[in-house]
Amino acid sequence: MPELPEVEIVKQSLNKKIKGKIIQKVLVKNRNLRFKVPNNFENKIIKKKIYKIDRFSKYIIVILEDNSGFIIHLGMSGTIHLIDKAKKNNITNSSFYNSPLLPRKHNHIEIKFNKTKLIYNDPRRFGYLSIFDNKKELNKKFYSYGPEPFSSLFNAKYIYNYFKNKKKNIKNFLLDQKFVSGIGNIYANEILFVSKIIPTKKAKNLSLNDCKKIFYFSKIILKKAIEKGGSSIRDFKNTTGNQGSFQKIFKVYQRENLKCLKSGCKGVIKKKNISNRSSFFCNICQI
DNA sequence: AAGAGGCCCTGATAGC
DNA sequence: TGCTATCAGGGCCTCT
Repeated sequence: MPELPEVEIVKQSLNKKIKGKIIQKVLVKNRNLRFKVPNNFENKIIKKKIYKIDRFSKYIIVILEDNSGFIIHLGMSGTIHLIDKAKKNNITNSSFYNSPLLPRKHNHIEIKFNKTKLIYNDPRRFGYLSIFDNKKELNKKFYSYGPEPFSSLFNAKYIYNYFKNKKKNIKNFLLDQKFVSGIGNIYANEILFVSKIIPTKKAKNLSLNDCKKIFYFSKIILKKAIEKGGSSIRDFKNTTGNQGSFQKIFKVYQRENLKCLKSGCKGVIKKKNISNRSSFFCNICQI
């Protein structure tokens, strides 16, 4: 599921629901994720109070009151579910991948608060959890990551300079977290469409004006996606609660063979595999 | 050093 | 109904 906008929505929802609460019980049902859940995870966080939930890139950062905490990456299929016991198992959906009905399989972690239970579910186990002891350790974790699109460091000059002599195509760079943090396959496609740049264009061949468009539209697209509550694809007929709606305004993603939505353009959306990821683009107006 | 490709995993869906 | 193949929103690791 999760690119920056979806993770941001989960973060906001967690801040509303569990900020200030004390962790009463921790149950790890299955430690096997991309990396093993650390053995001391339970002991590290038990009885501590949630100070706040932050986000960097596609990572959820749970900060406890002593500045220790843990990081959750949702991978491709990770979801977080909150159950409010006071409302008799009424489930708040903090996910976009599943229906709000609580999944039975692949519940890896349960964290219990006084009246609320948090469940981390991840069928494909591409997500993971790691712990940190203090701010310094946390910062170290993200040291090698590129700036987020919203950061002032991410500007046309940065992009243009970065791309000098780079032979890789622009699509791969948008997915490269060392270049820019938080963009995934859906939004890379959408950003390139509105920027009118074809995904296969070599980075070094981008003009300064191209770079300005990348800079500008990355912010626009991600901001809009956050406003829409993220994108919910696959199995969203049964969902309620925090359902995203950006998928309703996809211009290219999953629109293979459909008409280009740029007014006046007679193009058709094509699908092409680039580095094992699906790319969607208009065959006429993206050059 | 940069870039290409394999791989980690389960589940949904399409086609036979 | 049941097989097989293909494809998923990510990113780490290895090889050239």
